[in-house]
Amino acid sequence: MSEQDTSDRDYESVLRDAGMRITKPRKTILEILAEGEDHPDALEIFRRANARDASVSLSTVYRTMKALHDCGAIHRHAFEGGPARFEQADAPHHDHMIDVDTGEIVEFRSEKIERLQEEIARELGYHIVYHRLELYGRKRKTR
Amino acid sequence: MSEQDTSDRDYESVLRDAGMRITKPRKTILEILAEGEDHPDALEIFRRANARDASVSLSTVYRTMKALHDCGAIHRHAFEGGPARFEQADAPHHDHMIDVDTGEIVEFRSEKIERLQEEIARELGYHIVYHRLELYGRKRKTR
DNA sequence: AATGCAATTGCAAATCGTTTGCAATAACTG
DNA sequence: CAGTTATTGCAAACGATTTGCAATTGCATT
Repeated sequence: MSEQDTSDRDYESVLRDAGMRITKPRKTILEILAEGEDHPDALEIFRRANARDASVSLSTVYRTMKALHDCGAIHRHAFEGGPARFEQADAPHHDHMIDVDTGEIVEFRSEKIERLQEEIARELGYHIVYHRLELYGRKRKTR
Repeated sequence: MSEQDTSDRDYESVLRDAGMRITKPRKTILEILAEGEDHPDALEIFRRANARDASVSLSTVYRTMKALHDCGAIHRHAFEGGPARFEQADAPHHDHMIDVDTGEIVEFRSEKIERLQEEIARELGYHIVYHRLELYGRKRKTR
């Protein structure tokens, strides 16, 4: 059997633990997710999944994403304008820089910013449940 | 005449400078915006405007918001889930903390974070066009 | 103040991304 | 292998926003 040992087995257990069935469409979608290094939107996931199993529908993609999100297995990002994009939740936390010209997404992480956010929230009398930090920028020509 | 000297006159000049006509519906909408201390969405602006001039339509609210946004006179924020919310652009830059329970919005500003963002963008080879920093939190009970 | 014309309007219909009702189908249980 | 129950695809519904269009209005000109 040519099974890759990516984390799609993990996804299956996540779903199973949540009392959900491992169906053929779900298997396909989970495969795609486990492989994906990028931030595909629902339609893109649908296209990729559909290429392997023509019976997968867009609704099922949405439903599966919702299930995985509820389980905390994936993150959903709604960047400016476009549709929601997804990524695996197992990677360490990071924020995003979006190229306004190309739509390209670069991940980054700043301990300092994380700490400052906590600090600000505390001063305002809140504790952070989650946050959203997106830098929309343009590649600098100027050296 | 009981005219308040808020910034709705400014809005009018902004539009006029952009070569747009000052119509009755626009006047009403601008009034609302100039008064508003909060972050109303299009529907809310429509409701308030409609209360003063029953002929104002939702489409016109959207169109006017778009015009003002294009002129840079207002900011448009699409917070998690809900519809876009607007606020005057004349206030100094700030970010938002959203109460996940009440939807309440608190503004804050951190020079440090602003600087760090610039720094990060530079390291990634970008310059920031704009950013989005939203903290979603809950009021802390624990003293 | 009356005229003309382009900008603006309200309305309804269209759009986009996403969700949902439903009857048919497929997973897991025993 | 059968029975229950979750899951499916489809199409229709959804909420926020945009748009085409014919009627109206602002405003520069007379």
